[in-house]
Amino acid sequence: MYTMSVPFFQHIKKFVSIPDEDLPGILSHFQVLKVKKKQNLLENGMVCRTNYFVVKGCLRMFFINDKGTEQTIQFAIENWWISDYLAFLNQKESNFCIQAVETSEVLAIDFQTQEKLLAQYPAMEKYFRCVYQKAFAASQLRVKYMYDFSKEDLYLHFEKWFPEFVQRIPQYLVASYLGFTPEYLSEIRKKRIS
Amino acid sequence: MYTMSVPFFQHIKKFVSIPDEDLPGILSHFQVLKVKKKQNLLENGMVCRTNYFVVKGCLRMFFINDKGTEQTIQFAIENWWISDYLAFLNQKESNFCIQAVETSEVLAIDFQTQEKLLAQYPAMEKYFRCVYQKAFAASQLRVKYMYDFSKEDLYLHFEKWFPEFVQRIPQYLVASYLGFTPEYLSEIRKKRIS
DNA sequence: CGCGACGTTGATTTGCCTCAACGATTGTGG
DNA sequence: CCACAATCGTTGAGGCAAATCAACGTCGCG
Repeated sequence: MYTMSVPFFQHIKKFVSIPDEDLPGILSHFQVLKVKKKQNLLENGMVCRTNYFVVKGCLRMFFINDKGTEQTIQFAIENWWISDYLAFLNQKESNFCIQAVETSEVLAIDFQTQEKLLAQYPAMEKYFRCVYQKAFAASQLRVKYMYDFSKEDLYLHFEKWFPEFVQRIPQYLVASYLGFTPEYLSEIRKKRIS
Repeated sequence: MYTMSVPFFQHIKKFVSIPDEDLPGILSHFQVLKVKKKQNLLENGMVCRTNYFVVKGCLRMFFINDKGTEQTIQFAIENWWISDYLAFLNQKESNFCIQAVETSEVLAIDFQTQEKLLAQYPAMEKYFRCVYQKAFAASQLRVKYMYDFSKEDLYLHFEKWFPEFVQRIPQYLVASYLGFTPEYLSEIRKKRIS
């Protein structure tokens, strides 16, 4: 329980300086979870009560479109936060599912507890400000890529920047994240080999 | 100068409670700008030094793709913040331009000044945490729409939720924001009338 | 071993883009 | 206040990127 929270503390310290004696108090606000591959942390239609930090493994957030296919809109690997923030902020039902891509270890904090944590530790307020700022920055860049690149370029770019991730994750999930079909991904990979 | 900052104070008070006597001190960190239609606040290739809050009017952020056409990735109307946050956070060159869609009044704060402001007023740390959290939430939803909807549905949805905005803004900018061509937008509108 | 999940391949279809030309509207200087 | 240009919106023909659908190979796992 304590050793597995080390990556979280390191992540906090990348953004704010915080006395070591505060760390246990901070950690006490979280729940440690082990989730098995394919297990869901958030179900479509349920109130999104929880914000998750991935200590080890990989989660994804997806929804199911009218045609019944899953559309992944976000992955979270080590040191990333994930939640449906619109539903989380308003404590409303979510249209998304959050699912473990691999068996994972996560820290979970529900909305009210997070509010308490932030009120109690101003440094955590700053930490989350930095985390969300970075997340939004990444999101801006992503939207740019979606507009700038063809689907083929999207994949080549993704493969170039996250080669280990492409190994780790089944191809149909990569396709789902980049917004195209597994069949087309197959075609792209065939081209790239020759 | 003072009266035009009222909307900003109101916006702050929607997220945090803050004593009125702090407001002048906070405001002193900002520069008040009037920008004319089509005037640029950030130029492609320049270091992104500034974060902008729109008091009145409308800004947009765009880039120019390989084919030389402008791709709008964000609008900011009254009470929205806008910047290229990746470039802003790292104080690096931006690939974007920020331009006034309408003649506008904005509050501007550069990176170092914002850091000072946040250090001095913990309430502002919370304020920006909320602002970025909301921005990221909106961005998640936007990515969902981009995956979920056809271009036609994107427009109909946009028109339904922001009818006044569609009136206010030239159509080719709406098309550029939604990721398709003015010609295709024309086709969509023709269909909708019949 | 046999089943289900995953990846590949090819034929066909389609949503949307490209390009070019033409109205409509706006704004601006004489 | 008008003339002219520039900007913006529309229309249509043709083309391409990527989806759809169906079938088949392959691998891991119970």
